[in-house]
Amino acid sequence: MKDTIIALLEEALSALQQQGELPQDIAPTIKVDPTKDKAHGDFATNLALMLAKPAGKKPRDLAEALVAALPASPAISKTEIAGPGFINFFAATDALAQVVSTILDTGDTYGRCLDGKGEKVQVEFVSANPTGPLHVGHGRGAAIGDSLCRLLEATGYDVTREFYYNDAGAQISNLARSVQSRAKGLTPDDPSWPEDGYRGDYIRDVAESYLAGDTVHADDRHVTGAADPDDLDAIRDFAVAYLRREQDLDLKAFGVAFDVYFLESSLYEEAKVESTVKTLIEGGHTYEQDGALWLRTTDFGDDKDRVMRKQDGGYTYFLPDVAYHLDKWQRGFTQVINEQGADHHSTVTRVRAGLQALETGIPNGWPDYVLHQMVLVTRSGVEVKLSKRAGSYVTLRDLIDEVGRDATRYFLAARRADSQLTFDIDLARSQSNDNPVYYIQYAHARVCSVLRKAAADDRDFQHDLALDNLALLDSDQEKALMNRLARYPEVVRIAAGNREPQQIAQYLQDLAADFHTCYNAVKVMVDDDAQRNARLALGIATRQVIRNGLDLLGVGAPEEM
RNA sequence: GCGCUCAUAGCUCAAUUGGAUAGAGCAACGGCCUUCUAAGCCGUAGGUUGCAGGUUCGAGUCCUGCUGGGCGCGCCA
Repeated sequence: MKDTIIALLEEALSALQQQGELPQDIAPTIKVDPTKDKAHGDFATNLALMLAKPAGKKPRDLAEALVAALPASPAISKTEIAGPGFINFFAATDALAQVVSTILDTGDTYGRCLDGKGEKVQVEFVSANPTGPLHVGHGRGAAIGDSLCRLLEATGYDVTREFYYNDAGAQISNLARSVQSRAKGLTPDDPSWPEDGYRGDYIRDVAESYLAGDTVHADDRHVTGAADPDDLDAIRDFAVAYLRREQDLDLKAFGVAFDVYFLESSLYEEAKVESTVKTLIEGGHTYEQDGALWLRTTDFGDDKDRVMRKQDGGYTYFLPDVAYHLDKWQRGFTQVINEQGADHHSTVTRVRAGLQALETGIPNGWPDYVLHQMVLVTRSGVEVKLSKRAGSYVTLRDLIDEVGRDATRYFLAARRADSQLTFDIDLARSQSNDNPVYYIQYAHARVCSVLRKAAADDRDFQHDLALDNLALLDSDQEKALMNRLARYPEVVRIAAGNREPQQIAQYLQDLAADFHTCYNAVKVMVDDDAQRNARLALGIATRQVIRNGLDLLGVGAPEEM
C-alpha cells in the first residue's frame, strides 16, 4: 500500500519535472507514513513541505500540483491536502483488506524480509563469567540479545549467537579458592575465608558436588570432580564446569541458545594475545612507562592511554578484548553487535581504539554496541536485593521460577535498553489487564477460542469464501485493525535496523488493543456466511501476526488462557 | 572534576526516527456480560514533554548551556 503511494508520487514528481514545474535536479526520498488520526486518511506524505524550498513554491500550491499530477489508482479512494501542505491518502477498503489475504498466504513468514541478503552478523551477549548464577542484568542482556538475533534473522541475516567468558583470570582463582574453602569445611563467616571470596550458597553446592565426585555436563565441557580438597586446579576446572552448566540451564529455561562459547583462555593458548601485542608494538602505537607496556589509545579517541602489559608481566583484560575482537573480524563478521551492561560502557572506546591501532582495515566504529542500563527488582513496592542462592543479587532463575518465562522475557525486552528498568514482580505475576503479556496473549487466545466455537458449530472457516468477501470488513474498528496489521513488516524492519526489540513489544500491545476493541464492537459468529468468514479471516490474520511478533520476543502464544 | 546515559499525566511507559490536536495502561470516577473468554470494551478526568536558548515551514525528537538521577573514570573484568 505504502509502496503503491510512493510509486504514484514518483510518477507525479517526474511529470511535474517534465512540465518544468519543478527543477530537474531534485531527487527526494519520498516518505509516506500511516496517519495517527483517521480524519487524515490512512497515509500521509510531507513531500510538498520538503520540496517547497528547493522548488521555490508555497507548500500548499505544490501539494495541489502534485495531487493534480497523481495518476489514478484503484487502491486510493480519495486524496486531500491538509494543514501546512500534507497530502492525505484514503485507502480503498478492498485495497486495505488485501493485507488479510497476504497474511493468510504468507503465514509465519509475514513480516520477514531479505534485507540482510544472508550477510553474516554476530551478536555477542550475556558473556557472564562462570563465577555464579546469572543475575537479572544478564537476563536483560539475554532477552534483548536473543530478540535482536531473532529480528536480524527475520530480516534476512545469517546470525551467530556468541557467549564469551573468562575461564582463567583472577576471578576464577577467587572462585576456586572459595570452593576449596567450602570443601575444607569453612564458611564465609570464618576469619580465614578468602578475602573477596564468593559467599553465596551455591559455593557450598559446588564444593559438595566436587567432593562427591559428580560429573557435570555443560554446553562446552564435561568434568568430573576429583574430590581432593587440596587440588586447586581440579577444583577450578570443576567449579567452572559446574557454574557453566548452571548458566546453561538458566538460559535453556529462558529459551536462549548460543551457537558459540568462546573462551578467553583460548586466546592465550592459540597465541592470539601475543600476536596482537606484537602487531601493536610493530605499529608504533605503544610505549614503556613505569615498567608497564602502554597502548597510545588517545591517538584513537580514548581519553587516556591504557596499560596492555602490567609490571608483573601479565596482561590487562583490555588486551584479550582486542585480540578477541580481531578474531571476530578475522572470522568474517563484518557486522558484530555486542550487547552488554552499560556499566562496562568504557570498554567501547577502548576496544575500538585498540582495533584501530592494529591498522588491519577494521572500520572505525566497529563493532556495534547495544548497552542496557541497570535493572531494579521490586516486590510489594520494595527493592529486592538478595537471593538466598547467590547472596548478593537477584538471580534470573528466581524470576523465571516466580513469574514464568514468558512474562520475564517480555518485561526484560519491552523497555528501551538505554533506560533503567524497574522489574515489578507483582505486576509481572498479575493475571490482570495491567499486565501487557497477558493482554497480548489473551488477544491470541480469544481468536483461538472463536475458531474453536466455529468448529463446534460446524461453521469451519472457509478460506475462499472469506477472501472473496474481505470488502465486508468495513467498520472503523476493522479498518483500524487492518491498518495495524499492514504496518507490521515495517515495524520489524525498523526494530531490527535500530536494534530496538522493544518496538515489537510496543507494536504488539497496540495490535492487541485494536483487536480487543474490534472484538467488542464486531461480532464474528454471525449467520451471514460471507460476513462471518471475512471476519474469521481477519481474526486468523491477527492471530498470525501476534504469534509472529511474540516469537520475535521469545514469548509463547497460548491457545487458551 | 571528566565521560556516557536518562528525564514525557500522580505511577509505569509510548509517540511511525523532524510532522498535523503528545498517546496507552495503572491508580480515580461513571457505564457494558440471557450474546464468540469481562484476563475484555466504552466514557470522564489528568500535560508549559526538567529549565533556558538555538537550528526551520514545523522540535518530545536535532544542537548548545544549565538542573537532577544512574553508570563509569584500576597495571580489576
